[in-house]
Amino acid sequence: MMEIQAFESIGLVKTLMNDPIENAGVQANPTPRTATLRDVAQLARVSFVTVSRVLNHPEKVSERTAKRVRAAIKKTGYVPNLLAGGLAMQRSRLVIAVIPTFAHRPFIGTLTELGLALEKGGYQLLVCQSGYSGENEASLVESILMRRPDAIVLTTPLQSKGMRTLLQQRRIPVVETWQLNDDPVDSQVGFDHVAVGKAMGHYIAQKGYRTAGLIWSEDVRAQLRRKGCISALSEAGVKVVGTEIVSVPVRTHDGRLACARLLDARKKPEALVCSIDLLAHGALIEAQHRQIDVPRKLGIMGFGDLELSADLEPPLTTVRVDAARIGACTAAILLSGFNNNSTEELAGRSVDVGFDIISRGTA
Amino acid sequence: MMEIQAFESIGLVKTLMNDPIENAGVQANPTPRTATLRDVAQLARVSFVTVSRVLNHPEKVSERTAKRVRAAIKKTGYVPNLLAGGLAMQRSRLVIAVIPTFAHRPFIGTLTELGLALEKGGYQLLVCQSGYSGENEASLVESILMRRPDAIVLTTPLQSKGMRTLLQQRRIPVVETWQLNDDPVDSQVGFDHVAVGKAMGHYIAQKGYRTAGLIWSEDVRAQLRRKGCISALSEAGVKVVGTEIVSVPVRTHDGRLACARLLDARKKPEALVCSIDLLAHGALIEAQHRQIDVPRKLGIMGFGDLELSADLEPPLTTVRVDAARIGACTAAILLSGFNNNSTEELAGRSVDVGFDIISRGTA
DNA sequence: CTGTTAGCGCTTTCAA
DNA sequence: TTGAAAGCGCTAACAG
Repeated sequence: MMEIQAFESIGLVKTLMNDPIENAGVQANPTPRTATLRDVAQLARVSFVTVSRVLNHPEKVSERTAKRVRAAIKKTGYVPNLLAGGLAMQRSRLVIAVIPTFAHRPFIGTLTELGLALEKGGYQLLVCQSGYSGENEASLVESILMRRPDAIVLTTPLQSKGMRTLLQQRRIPVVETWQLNDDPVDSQVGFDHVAVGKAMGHYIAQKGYRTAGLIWSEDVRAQLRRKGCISALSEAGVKVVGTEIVSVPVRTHDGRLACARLLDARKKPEALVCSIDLLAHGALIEAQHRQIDVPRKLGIMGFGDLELSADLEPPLTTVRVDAARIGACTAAILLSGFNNNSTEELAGRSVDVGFDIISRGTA
Repeated sequence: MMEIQAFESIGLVKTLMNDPIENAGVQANPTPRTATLRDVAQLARVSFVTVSRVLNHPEKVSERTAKRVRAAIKKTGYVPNLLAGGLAMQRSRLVIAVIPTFAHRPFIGTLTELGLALEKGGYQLLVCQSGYSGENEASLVESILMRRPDAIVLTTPLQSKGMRTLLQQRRIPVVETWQLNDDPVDSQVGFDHVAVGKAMGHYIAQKGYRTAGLIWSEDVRAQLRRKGCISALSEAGVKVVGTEIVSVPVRTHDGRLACARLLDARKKPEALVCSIDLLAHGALIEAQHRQIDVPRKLGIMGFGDLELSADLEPPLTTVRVDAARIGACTAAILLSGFNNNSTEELAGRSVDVGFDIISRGTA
């Protein structure tokens, strides 16, 4: 008696717990466990390899059986298990991208396009946030590697040399984006930040401004642009009368404050060159608040061409980088590498997407 | 001679190709294949299960062996394979979130926080872009299910009833965010859009504006807010003199154009109520361009409280929704569900994060 | 405390 | 054209 009760209750629990054992015997009420290849096979009265073939090599299966199998797939609601498939194939169909945070706007366009293009190619994009500090890079890399991604996309360079060589040893395709480096891990898609800075300095000088103030974010790449900017400015005889450095992540508000400080200094700049549109927008707000005539009395220039920038009044003069194209190129490199499955050395391609000065109303 | 050459070249190719076979024999030059549990075990002179235990149940291993194993792990650079582990454990440690696109700003804060919190709990976030159309939802869901995520987070409701029940059958934890629904798939974290709309209408009326123009995006949730807004407005005797509907994805520019049309109409509104800050910002730009005194001659109100909104001049009156908190709550629900591994029915919790009217300079 | 055994669900040889 | 067998790398019982 006791025993029977015990059995019954175990049976009940088993059903609720969705125990696979339940399916071992022939049951009237099939346990709603997620279907596997074997479930489909049983229904279609073929071996489970055949089902696998229908999915992966349909040409190797007779149309008659294939039809039966497809019907069974539909009926069972079978969805392949990529964990199992990936383990067997040593291929996860997963690309992992690393960004500082989702809130960092410039990379969004790249992610959007990258995700879309990869999806089209049968791959999925997993995005990791690294934060700005880059401190425990080792554990970040480990958590990435655990998933055995088929490729890794970096939007910000890895700080540690050790991690870089680790990735190279593992022979994982890596694309570093948003910059062009002398010593890339593997491939890279980006542009020359120093050249951008030079072009900005040039533009300001050519517009006739004789002094400039710099509102700049402190990250490494921005410093590259600043270097270029300063060199072009001094070359053209434009004097840098003040520089405000803003720590990342920068906000519009920082630009406004920096602008105020620069305008309140003894030597007022005729133009404000900003490391990024967000800051330029803040500067514009402050200038307008002070009723300063932009661009006549004060020129303002940014970088990045936010969607917003063209809609400001006056519209912001800036530098455009095709973020979406960076994503598209990255996807193209990756996908071509995946298909051409020669296990040769990695491609190691380098693509310069360039940039454009967008001359608008503020400078 | 020929033969030897051939052998050498094959050997070289093999090394380059990283052929697993190479490791079968005892080789002086270990092929740099990514290390497995077995490689570590061999080096530490224990069985591979012991290595697994050191990683997952360190308390079940003597400190002496554990030390040896950890040294071997370091030496081999072993990184666990989650595809294999996940397959064995039936648990991927993966949460998949669906968003329309990365470019959709409001959700960014949610993703950021969700990603961070999940990471802390040992899970990773994979983000899928669904687009706005929601057409081939079935294939989207299938590609999600293939990865066997431990949970799914939706930022936009699934259109198809079939997909909703499919998820329920699979017993996958699902959290729908950014709204509160009568018939949720499982859990939900959001707020009441109609209530938001009512609060907006109320605010405008209470500020003394007697007529209003609406600039509104056409998506479903925005329509809920509009409904609430209109009802509150009419209840308070404020007349809606014009409505501009903008299709998603909306841009600042759309707000500007809509504002212009409303201001050029015969019956000019005293206040502009916008479905979202982006549009309100556009409206503000147009108003300022026309030298209209905001908020005296024209009130402007938005929704969403973009980071930018507080920095505008005058700062934008809007409604704040704590996007980060939505992410945090979602993570909390998920993680608690993962830990409490009773295979009971799903939690099905509902969290209202509320909202706040942020009264600033534009209305 | 440690090793042995049996899968997780799938793909790829190799035979029939 | 189809099936049987082996194994991808790992974890969870179960023995010793």
